[in-house]
Amino acid sequence: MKNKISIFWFRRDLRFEDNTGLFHALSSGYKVLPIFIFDEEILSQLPVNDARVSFIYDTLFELDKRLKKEASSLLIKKGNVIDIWQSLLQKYEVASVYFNKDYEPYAIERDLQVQKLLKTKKIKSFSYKDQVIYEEQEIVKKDGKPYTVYTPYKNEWLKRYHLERCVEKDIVLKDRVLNWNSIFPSIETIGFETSDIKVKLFQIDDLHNYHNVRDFPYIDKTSYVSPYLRFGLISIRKMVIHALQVNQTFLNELIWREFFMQILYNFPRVVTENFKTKYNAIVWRNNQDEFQKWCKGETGYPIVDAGMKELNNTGYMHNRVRMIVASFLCKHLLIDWRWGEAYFAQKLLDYELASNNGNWQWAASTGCDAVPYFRIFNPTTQLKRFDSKYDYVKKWLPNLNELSYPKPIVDHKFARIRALDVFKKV
DNA sequence: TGAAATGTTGGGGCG
DNA sequence: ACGCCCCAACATTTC
Repeated sequence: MKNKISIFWFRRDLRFEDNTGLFHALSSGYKVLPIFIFDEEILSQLPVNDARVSFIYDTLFELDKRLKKEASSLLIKKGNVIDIWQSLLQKYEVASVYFNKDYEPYAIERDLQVQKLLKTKKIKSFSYKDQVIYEEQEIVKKDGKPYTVYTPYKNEWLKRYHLERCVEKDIVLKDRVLNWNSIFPSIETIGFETSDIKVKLFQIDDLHNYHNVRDFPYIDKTSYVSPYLRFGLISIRKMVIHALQVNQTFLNELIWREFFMQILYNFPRVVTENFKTKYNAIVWRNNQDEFQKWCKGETGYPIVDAGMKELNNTGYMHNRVRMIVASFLCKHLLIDWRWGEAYFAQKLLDYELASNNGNWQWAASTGCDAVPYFRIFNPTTQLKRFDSKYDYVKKWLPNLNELSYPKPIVDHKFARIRALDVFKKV
């Protein structure tokens, strides 16, 4: 007779501290088997040296190390998620399954399939809100519909938060994880190799001046917290408590994250479509050659080129520069925001569907609460204003001082008028 | 979480 | 002293 266990399924919540689903699993009364599944569907779309897979791998290794102190370990699988669950249920006598919710359309569908399978085997499954403070339709307008404008959403979010306060949950592993041992797989067995591009350590102890420094890419005061939030190494509840104490502007950025998550949840069509359907009529130029130049950072506009070089070399790009390169692609080159979104999705260490999509549609003026179409960034003015001493651009463009720096691939004044024309027409 | 075009004002040079 | 022009600085409107 096998002993009954509970399973906790780690996904994008790679931590022991303040983890809602894990907390409940450990309170289930059964020993808990912690698992992680490398989803073949997702992995198959990534290059073998993907930096995020490396980051996840390293993080799992650390989690496993911690579990080994409790005479336990992390079960790691790779393959089709449903197949893996089927084999798990054959091997173990499972009482209940716990995991934290994911709001992306693909994940919602995948999790539904898993829950269906568990139900046919009469196994209870429990899913929890963990990656946001307010999920799905917790924050809606008086008429019950989701907010599509940021500021009123933020006001309601803050009102709710101050009323409710979100508590953290203390995790106790001892004697509650399954007593077993496994060998941690090498990254090669997962089909990957270690990436040269690394996630930087986050810096959140010095954010009191965030609102004054955040717009200047040469000032290295970025929190670098986004990849940690993306994969759940840090709990959002902890981050919000910290932000409340330290800096309102930083908190606003965390609320933007939740704003776009609820937009994605309530309007999943934004994944492939303009939020504002009237812009479906836009005829993007979609010039392949110009797109390649943008990707490589060869547009002839230093601030655009430096941003793309930073992205290509490090997997990061400063937020101010993200807005500039996005505006340039959509407005100056008139290339479909989906092309830019897909490129960022490949390269960004903090890539997250909801935020990436929301911010690209913002820049392209096709999104909810987007920048008005006639607000077109001037890459020269932006450089003067936010990197007047050329510290940032010089870091990424060593040839900048030479007279041979390439000429802009498109004249600003010309491109601006062309974009206004195209957008005005629809 | 713009930028350019257009309008207004006021000081200084100068006949 | 006065009107006129120029233009910078600022404000408003427009895209």
